[in-house]
This record gives sequence, C-alpha cells and structure tokens, in this order.
Amino acid sequence: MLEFAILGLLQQSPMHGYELRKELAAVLGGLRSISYGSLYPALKRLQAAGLIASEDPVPRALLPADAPALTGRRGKVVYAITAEGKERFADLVSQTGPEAYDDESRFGVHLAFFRHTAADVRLRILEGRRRTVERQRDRLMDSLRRTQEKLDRYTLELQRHGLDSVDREVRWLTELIDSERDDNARAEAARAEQTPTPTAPPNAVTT
Amino acid sequence: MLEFAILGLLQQSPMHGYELRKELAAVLGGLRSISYGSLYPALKRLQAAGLIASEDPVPRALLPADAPALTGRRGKVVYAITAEGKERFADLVSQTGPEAYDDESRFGVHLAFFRHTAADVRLRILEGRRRTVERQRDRLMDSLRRTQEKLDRYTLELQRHGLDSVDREVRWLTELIDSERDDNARAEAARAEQTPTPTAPPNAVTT
DNA sequence: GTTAGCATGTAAGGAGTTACATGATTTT
DNA sequence: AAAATCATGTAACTCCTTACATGCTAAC
Repeated sequence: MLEFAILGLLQQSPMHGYELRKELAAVLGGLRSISYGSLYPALKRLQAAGLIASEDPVPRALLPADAPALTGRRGKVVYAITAEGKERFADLVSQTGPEAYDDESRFGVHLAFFRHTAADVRLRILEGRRRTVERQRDRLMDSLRRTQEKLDRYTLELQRHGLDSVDREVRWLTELIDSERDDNARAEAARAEQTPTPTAPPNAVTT
Repeated sequence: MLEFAILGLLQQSPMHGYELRKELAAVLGGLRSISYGSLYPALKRLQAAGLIASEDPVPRALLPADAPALTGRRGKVVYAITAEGKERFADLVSQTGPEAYDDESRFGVHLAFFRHTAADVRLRILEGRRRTVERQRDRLMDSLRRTQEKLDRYTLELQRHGLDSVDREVRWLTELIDSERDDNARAEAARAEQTPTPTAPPNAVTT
C-alpha cells in the first residue's frame, strides 16, 4: 500500500524520500505520516524490483573540481518511476477487488489516484466501498438495537457517533457515485454524437 | 491494546476465546473483529504472565465415567481475570498519556471501559483526544487552503469529507467533556453538602 | 562555529493477519 | 450421517514503528 502510494506520487514527478513523506501525509488523509523506517526500505525494495530508479544525485562534473571528497557522500537521492513501474502502477490502479476498498486507508489511496483510473474501475471501487461501509452500518445498528440497555453511557455514545460517521460516509459515497454516473452518461452522449452507432460499450467487462 | 481489551472484558465476567472475539468486535466499534491468530496467543501470553487464569474446563468428576477418553480433548477454555490482572488493568485504565488517545482504536478501548475509570482520568483522556483531533483538523484545513487549486476533484472530496469528520468528532468530544464536567460539578456539590468544608479536591494531581 | 532543520539509513521489534489444521457440538 | 457452526490452536508472514546513528546545509 505504501509502495502503491509511492508509485502514484512518482507518477506525477520525481522526488526524494523526505519530500515523498510530506506528500504521502497529504494523500493518506493528512492525519498520520509514514515513518522513515518504512519509507526508505520501501524505496530500496522498489528500486531492487526495477520499478523506480534513483537519478544520479548531483552530476560530479557540475561540481567544482575541489568538491569535498565525494567518497561516502550522502546527498539527496531523487527517485523517478520507470516504465515497468508505470506498468505495475496501472495494474494496481485497476484492482477492483476487496483489497481496494475494504481497508479505509487503501481505499483512500485508490481515491487519491482516481485521475489515473478508468471510469468503470472508479465506479466499481466506489460501489464496493459503499457496500463495505453499509455492512458496517448495519452491524452497528443491529448491535445498538440489541444491546442498547446493557451498555453504559460511554459505549453507547461511542457507537452512536460511529453510526453517525458511517452513515455520513455512505451518503458521501452515494453523492460521488451519482456524479460519477452523470459524468459517464455525459461522456457517452458526447461519444454518440461523434460516432453515430456506438453499439459496443468501450470498456466491456469480461468477469 | 488487544490485551488491554481482553482484561477489560474479563473484568465483567469470565469468558472463553470465541465469546471474547464477539464482545471485542462490539468494543472495537463493531467494524472489524480480531482474528483468532491474534486472540489465542494473546490469551496464552496473559495466562503466562499470571494476569488471567483458565478455569478447569469441565471437572472430570462431573462427567460420566465412560466419557470419551479425555486425553487430548480440547473443549471450551474459560478464562477469568486474576487479582494481578485487575491491578494491571487498573494501571492501564489510568494511563492518561498520548498512548490513550493518539491512536483512534486505543482511545475507543479506553472509552469503552470508562465505567472503570476515575472521573479526572476520564476528563484528561477526552481532552487529550480533542487536542489530537483538533491538530488533525488544523493540518487538514491548512493543506486544503494551500493546495486547493492543485488537487483534482477526488482528492479534494476526500479531504473535504475528512475535514467534516474530524470537525464532527471535535464537537462530539466537546459535548462529552461538557457533560462530564457537569457531572463532576454536581458530584462535588453533593459531597460539599455532606461534608461542610471540602477545601482539598478529592483527586489532587501531583504531576 | 554552533544550533536547527534537512536528509538518509539500519536493527529490532510490535501488533496484527492469513492460511492451515484439528476437534466438538448442534442442526437438518 | 452430513453439514453447519462452535471452538481452539500454530507457523509464517506483512507492514509498520521506535530508537538509533550519521551526515549535509543554512541561519544566527
């Protein structure tokens, strides 16, 4: 998931680790940031797998001849995504299974890279997320209805607030889904005007 | 944190693992449950530490004499909290440091056991949580204000929804804190009526 | 010239999950 | 007697954190 997010960020522009960490925090909801103990090993792994490449830090030729003994120097290491990395990212981005929406932060990362995601995939991820959250809501409502009396004030408040949150998330997702469908319909209509007989949809699903 | 939750549940009544898992799901917000791969090793650890004890499953004497060869039998194992376990739980319950509120699910567990928590500790945990969430809110507002233009619709929506959520959580916490303060004041007043000169507060803090 | 912040990295470990394996009890 | 569900357990692994260690660069 971290590796997915890194690939996604490097898709937009090359960056070094320290910079990535800040961008990552924004992508992951601004709440918590990733630690360096996770980040740098992840970069190493991605590089070993050939999905990203470190650009030569500072070309030696450009430094003054008497530059302070480059041996052992540790400057900024700027990473860029490779062709294979782009392929891998495209694969990850088109995952529509439970791994894309069951986990909250995984879903967040997918959403953050929706601009790189096909319209039909976007829709299925949003719908999957909505199903997941609806199930949570139903379980919570059930549990509240059954155990309302036995719970103390605090647990009750916790569950009420949790229910309120999932409820709002469902409504939010519904809005996103609806506007997504509108967009698709509009795009479809525009295509229909250009090419008179669009019998086969452009992104037919085989599953 | 899992161990904390187990101790808290066993505080209320002895239970076996399978049962604990269900109760745990309720305590942890009803969203996701703990897996057995976590639960049973945790029970083993707690037992090894002497914090819980397994009650003799089914007293052999009570079984019919021809019971099917108890060797290797694996029946329900009911665990109960020990005196040391209660002590440890009391320690954990009175933790008011960042570990009690920085992590969302840790805070949830603390809240779930507020009925076993002293009034002043409750208040400090709630206030700590509010500070944490307020910081998240401020960071999100900042990031939204600064990068509003550069973000695509989806990231923007994600951040807007996130901001809305933390905002509501702050308000919820404020309500809890206010009613907690009211309760404390009322209790104080009641005490004052019984004992005429209550100059020293009952739970003076030394830190 | 020394403090503060930028930048990279490693080792150890925490806290859980998945997948697997087994057996007991209840329902159909 | 077969199927479902209750119940316990282990091994391998994932993914991340904390704590530590190092060095570069700008500001005061």
